[in-house]
Amino acid sequence: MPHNTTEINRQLRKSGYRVTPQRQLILDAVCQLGDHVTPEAVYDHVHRIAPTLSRATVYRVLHFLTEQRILAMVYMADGRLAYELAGPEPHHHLVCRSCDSLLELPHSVLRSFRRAMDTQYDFEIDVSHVSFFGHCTDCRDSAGA
Amino acid sequence: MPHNTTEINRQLRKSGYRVTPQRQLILDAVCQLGDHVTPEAVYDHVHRIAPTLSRATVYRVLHFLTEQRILAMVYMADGRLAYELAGPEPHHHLVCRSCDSLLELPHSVLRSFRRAMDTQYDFEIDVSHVSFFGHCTDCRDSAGA
DNA sequence: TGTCCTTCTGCGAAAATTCGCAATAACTAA
DNA sequence: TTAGTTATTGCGAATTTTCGCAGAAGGACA
Repeated sequence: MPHNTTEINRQLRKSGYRVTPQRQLILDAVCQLGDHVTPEAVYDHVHRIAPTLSRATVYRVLHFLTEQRILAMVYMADGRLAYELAGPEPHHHLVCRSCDSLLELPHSVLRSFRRAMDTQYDFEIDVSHVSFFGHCTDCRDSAGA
Repeated sequence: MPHNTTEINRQLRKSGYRVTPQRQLILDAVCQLGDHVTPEAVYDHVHRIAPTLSRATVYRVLHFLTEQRILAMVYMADGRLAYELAGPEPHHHLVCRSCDSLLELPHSVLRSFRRAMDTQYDFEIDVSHVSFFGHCTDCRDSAGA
């Protein structure tokens, strides 16, 4: 999934942040590595290109880009955190605890739920990304209990 | 929130697991410490009573009791993991990213959503506990963006 | 283009979490 | 009650993630 670098850079500068080679490398890495990328995978990838880029920077930049809504956090079945590019339209995941497969959900499935929380609890759900855990078609029968 | 020790112990033994003092101490600690307890808080608590009980055991037992559906994992606003006693009726949380407050949701709010995922995607959502992040009444106005 | 201000990075140490293995101790069955 | 089986613990090391601070460098402005 490609990203509009020029647009993102402009957005960052406008907010008073800086565009650094490290941030660009890390963002590129997440895009190239795919759908649910772990910090360690990002580090391995960028470290080959820029050997002095430190682990701390990887973690900091991933957090930072998430705050800027350029990336989104994804919880994996094992409870660990991964990241992916946050598209213009949010989407969500059904994560199978048995086979670790990811099923993408369109944002629309959460719309009415979100509206309900808004009116009933006056709580505004951040829907940049939500993961639900459970069992997929293939695993739900075999997984007893 | 108290727990029915006898019943839990019987359930564990029936499944071939053992009831150890460590497991009982850690379960007691989660109950006494309240709604969203971090591993570190559990360790501090049990360490006063049983100084040799190790951190590794705390983590392992928390995982174990979660697998047994005796505890439930709770994601905090900062992305860290906490635990709480899993009651007979699941409940869910609205977590405010600004003030870290927790709002409890009855299980019923997810019922129709769950049914929809089941029929539309043949995916069975595990609803022992779900956290939604966003902004509560008090914070949603002050938090710009 | 050069200077200045402040954000970012890199480093090393600290903290949090997981792992492997040998020793301990819970439970089962006699 | 005792002995045997094997799940569980504790320890220390490894791994993952965060922190604090001094130095590097992005970008605004002249």
